[in-house]
Amino acid sequence: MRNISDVIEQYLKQVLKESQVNAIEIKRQDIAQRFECVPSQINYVINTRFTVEKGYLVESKRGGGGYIRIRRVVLHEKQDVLSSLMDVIHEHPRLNEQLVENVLIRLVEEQMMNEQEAQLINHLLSDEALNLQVDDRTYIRRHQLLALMRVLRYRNGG
Amino acid sequence: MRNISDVIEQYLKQVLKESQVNAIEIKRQDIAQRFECVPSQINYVINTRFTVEKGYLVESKRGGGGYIRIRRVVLHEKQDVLSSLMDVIHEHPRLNEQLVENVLIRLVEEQMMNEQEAQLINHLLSDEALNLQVDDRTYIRRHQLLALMRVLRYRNGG
DNA sequence: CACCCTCTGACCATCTTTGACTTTTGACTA
DNA sequence: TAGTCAAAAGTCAAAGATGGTCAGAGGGTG
Repeated sequence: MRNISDVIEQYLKQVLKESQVNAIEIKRQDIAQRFECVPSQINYVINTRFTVEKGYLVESKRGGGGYIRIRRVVLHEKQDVLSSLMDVIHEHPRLNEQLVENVLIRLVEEQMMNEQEAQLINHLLSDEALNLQVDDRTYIRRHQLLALMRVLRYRNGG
Repeated sequence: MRNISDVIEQYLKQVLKESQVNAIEIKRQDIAQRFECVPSQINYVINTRFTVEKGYLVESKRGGGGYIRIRRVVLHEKQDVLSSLMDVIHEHPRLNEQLVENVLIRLVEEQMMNEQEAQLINHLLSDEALNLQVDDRTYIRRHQLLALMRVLRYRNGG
């Protein structure tokens, strides 16, 4: 293999495959030492090879006893629905309660979340909860709806 | 286990679980000696792992016959969980990701919501989604967590 | 040659561990 | 009773241990 990133990628995927719980926990420094590279190389490998779109979730903790955990997840099959909704969210200059509700209803119709979850989020994004200026509400709603889309990418089967 | 704080945390939780009265009384120096650490390490563990929002109450006494008592809060009425968490949310001047997570985990433990719902909300309230100044994040988190409590109260027949 | 990956290292953020110093409490003593 | 002292526990900031970020250098390929 020509570059160290590919080697590290293969190694991590091999360990992951053998793990049986679809998750591994590594110490960045250990891996860096094993492959004789700088620690930040591990971040590069993770950022380029173990992304959500490729079906991986990565969590980490710093400080004493720190770690990096990589999990294999199954992507939701309706990625197209999510991207079209993301387009909608991006294109609307104002995001009011009605638009939020429409998006949530659509997600429920597509069975990407259930009604209870939709209702919960609808409350959190209501005018009442977001006691703010209109512009700020739009800002928050946009970011939170996009965050929602990102989670839904891999839910159900992750 | 990776670090001594986690080990001590697990030990204390184990003893607590076996206690049957949901309370234990320890001598700081004894625990420190058992795990070969400085006494103030015990304070660190308690301050980071046995917090109010996680459902623990800690009392202590200094001087001769001193002790540290840790109690697991037992709430029979669902309403109490919400009220106590609302207090926590009101009293914290800063609401960071860690606190939000602790609150959500607690809600799941107390069966006020399920893990998927907690996961969704956790993402909506993450630093990433709330790409704002610290004070603004706190503001949003406070209002949305309180909105969540209101929904849960209603949902659980309060 | 241009462009896109890769690689590197300086600097940053976060969590844990440690120890010096402080406060509180109860027993003993004058 | 008041004062003193030793035995706890508490506080806090510095040091230590990890992982994260980012910009620039390096290198391969069309």
